[in-house]
This record gives sequence, structure tokens and C-alpha cells, in this order.
Amino acid sequence: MRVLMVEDDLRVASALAAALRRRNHVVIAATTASEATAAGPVDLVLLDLNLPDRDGLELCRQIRRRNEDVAIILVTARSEERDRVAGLRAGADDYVVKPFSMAELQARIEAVMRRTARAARVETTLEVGDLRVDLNARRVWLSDREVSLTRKEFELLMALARQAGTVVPRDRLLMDIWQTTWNSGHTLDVHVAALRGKLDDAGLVETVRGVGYRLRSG
Amino acid sequence: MRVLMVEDDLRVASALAAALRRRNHVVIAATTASEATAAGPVDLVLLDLNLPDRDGLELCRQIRRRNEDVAIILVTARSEERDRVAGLRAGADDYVVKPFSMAELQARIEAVMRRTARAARVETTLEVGDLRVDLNARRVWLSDREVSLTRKEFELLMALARQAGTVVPRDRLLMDIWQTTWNSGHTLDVHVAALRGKLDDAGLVETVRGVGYRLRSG
DNA sequence: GAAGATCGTGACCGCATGATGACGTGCCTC
DNA sequence: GAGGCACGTCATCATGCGGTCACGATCTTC
Repeated sequence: MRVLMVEDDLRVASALAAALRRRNHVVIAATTASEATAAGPVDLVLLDLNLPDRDGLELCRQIRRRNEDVAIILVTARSEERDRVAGLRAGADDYVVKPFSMAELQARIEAVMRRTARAARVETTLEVGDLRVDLNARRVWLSDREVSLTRKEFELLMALARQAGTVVPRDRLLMDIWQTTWNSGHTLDVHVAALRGKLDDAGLVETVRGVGYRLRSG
Repeated sequence: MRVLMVEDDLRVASALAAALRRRNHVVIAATTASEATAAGPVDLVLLDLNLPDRDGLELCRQIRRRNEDVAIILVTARSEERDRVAGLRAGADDYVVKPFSMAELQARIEAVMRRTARAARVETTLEVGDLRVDLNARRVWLSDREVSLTRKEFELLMALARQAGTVVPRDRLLMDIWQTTWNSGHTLDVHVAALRGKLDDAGLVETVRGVGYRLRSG
């Protein structure tokens, strides 16, 4: 398993890394937030909240935003209840307080990975009716004809196709794609219109007034 | 969400159950292991390890064996590290030590459910007689024919269908849908009329004079 | 560095939606 | 059975929401 370890205390880091490697994990060590964001895809992140260059919680949120599936365990000296709550709300799966034993950390890693494994439908392509979306290649076909989409259009379609058939609220879309919930102009509407145009929409993207949009699934 | 709470300390149990219900969970309370095994399907188990009739860890393993998807959080006074490790190895997803705050428990529940919610699709359709309401898709069918409802109409139907068969008071509806209890004109009545029209109502929405409305369930 | 793609913004429009008030109707009370 | 109350119905009106278009800024690409 690929583990990203973000820890700036070198003594802790080397001991932890050694222990993880003994358990046959591939360890990618980072000591700063910027190093962490540069790391490739991983299955698990062990994240120290006290980082030299950036707030750990903010980094946690960013990682979660980028990847819904990765397991995140916060490893930190902050033991207050409000810290634990804040950490979990930032998208972490678990919270381990220093000092900790490797046995407990390993048990928590296993518990989290059990859940991840259960939830991990490795979706590489979504199919909805005549529509086929390849998430890795970022390509879209509409009944054999390929459709070329811009970045925003693709992200929008992806957000809708992931939950095809159910209404995705406007603010949810704004959060997912623009990382904001404040919609000044009609940014979202404009991109929906563009998407509809390219899908020569026969009512594929349905609007639900006052709520959001829905990709027709049946 | 359906929560099975296994806890033999009645004071803890009632406080916890109340807090969970406030958060809109359906709570099934059990004080012994045998009661717990008799409970129906649930989404989450909160399990106290100190039970009168059986070892809590053993129960935890059994629940996990029976259902791979259910979320299990151990809630217990045993705070030793070896207890935590044993608990997690027995298949629990998380481990909360008493005394704990509701805020933290809720945060941990959310963290665990983030994982399982995607794997185990949450039940989101209400069925009442010939009526079928898909809460996620925001679509309504009346015996195979789809009915298109406006926002208020849908919210109204949802509020009634959630408690089909029982009377929902007028001010409760006003609170739920309009966030006010002050009814100037006949706003509510008008929307009830509209809903009845679209459901070509054969007495489906019954009015209970002086109280409110009831969706006929039989 | 020019040309084109992409994206955000604001103006404008159309219409579905929902609130309101007048009036009608059934029901209960005395 | 008259009056009052609660609810139903209808027509009307304001507005909020989303669609569309055009323009300018920024980012790519060659």
C-alpha cells in the first residue's frame, strides 16, 4: 500500500517510516505541505497537523477535496476535543493523538482500510444511458460519437454523472467545481448551457428549479 | 439513519438516544447482547463493550461477520491501548472512550458514514399506497405515471409522506416548509389544493379540521 | 507574440412559481 | 337555522430563478 507520511519531526518520521515499511507499505515521506501536495497518488495519508508552511487542517481539506476515496489519518499532539472534532469534520477518517503505539496506529490503519476497500468502487468509466464518461482519460462519448468538452464542462458532467438520476444541488456543484458557494453571476448556468449544447441535449440535463440539476438516468 | 445502540447503563442510554434522535436518526435501543442480535437491519451500531450477558468484543465480531457493510463504533469506558487495538481488530470502525462529548461522537459517526454511505446506498424512496416519492431524484410517481411537482408542492408532499397515516399539524408544515408559523393568507391551503390537483386526488390528502393534513396510508 | 480557446461577468428576458385577497362552501355551535 | 369559523377555489400580480447573449480577461498553443 502506498502511504504518504506528512511529518516534520524527523525522529518521529524515521521511526514511523521504518515501522510502516516493516509492514510492507511503500512510504512517501514529506516534511512540508508543499512536498505533500506534490506527491503522487496514494492509498493512505498520515498527516501531522503542525506543519511549518501551512495549516494542517487546510491541507487535509484540500486532500479530501481532490480525492474522495483516499484514507486520511491525522497524527498529532493536539489532544483537545475541539481539535479532534475539527479534524474529523475536515474530512479525516481517524485521529490519533501523540504519543501513540505502532500497534494502535496499525489497528486504526487496518480499520480505515477495511472501510475504504468496501467503499472503493474503482470507477474509471461512468455509463448513463447513451453517455459514456472515461474519468481517467477525461473523454466523453455520446452513443459512439466522441464529444470534446472543456475542463469545467467535464467537471460539471462528472459531478452530475456520479450521481446520475439524483438531483445535485446548485451549491453542491459550486462547491465541487469552484470551491465556493457564492454564485455572483450565472457562471454555473452558463456552463450548464454549454454542456447542453455539446450533448445536443434531448433533456439529458434536467433542471430542478430552486434546487439544482439532474442527469437523466432512465 | 437506523442506529442500533447497545448500552446497559440506562442513564447513558437515554441521553445518547435523545441526542441521536435530535439528529434525525432512528434509534433501536438494546441493553443486552441477545436483544442486540434480535434487532433488524441497521446502518450503524454503537456498542458498549461491558454487557451483562456476553462479551462485547465477541458480539462485535459476530455483527461484522454477519454484515460487512454496517458501521460499528465501540463506545466504552475501557481506555487501555490493548483494548482499543483489540476492539478495532474485532472489526470495529472506530473506538470512542467514555466519557465523550456528543460533538465528537457525531463527528466520528459522520466520518465513518462518509465511507459507508457511498457503498451502501441509503434508502431514499418513500412508498405510500400507489404513490412513490424519490427524495434524491425529487421525482414522484402515482402508479407508474410520473407527476411533476413544483418545489413547494414537493416539499409539502415530502412532509406528509414522511409521516404517512398520521396527521401533520398546519403549523408544523408551515415551520418545515416556510420556516414560519405565521400564516397570513391561505398559502398553505392553496398549495395543498395544487398538490391535490396534480395527484388527481381520490381523497389521498385528507384534511383534519382544526389540526392539519394527513396522507392516507391504507 | 498572435490566434484561439476557455471562462467569468453583467445585462436582459421570459416564465414558472408562489403569495395574496376576494369570494364561495361546508361544518359546528348555540 | 343563523352565525361564525375553517378551509377551498379562483384570478391576479410580483418576483425570483434560470436561460441566453455579448464582451472582456486570462490562459494555451504554436
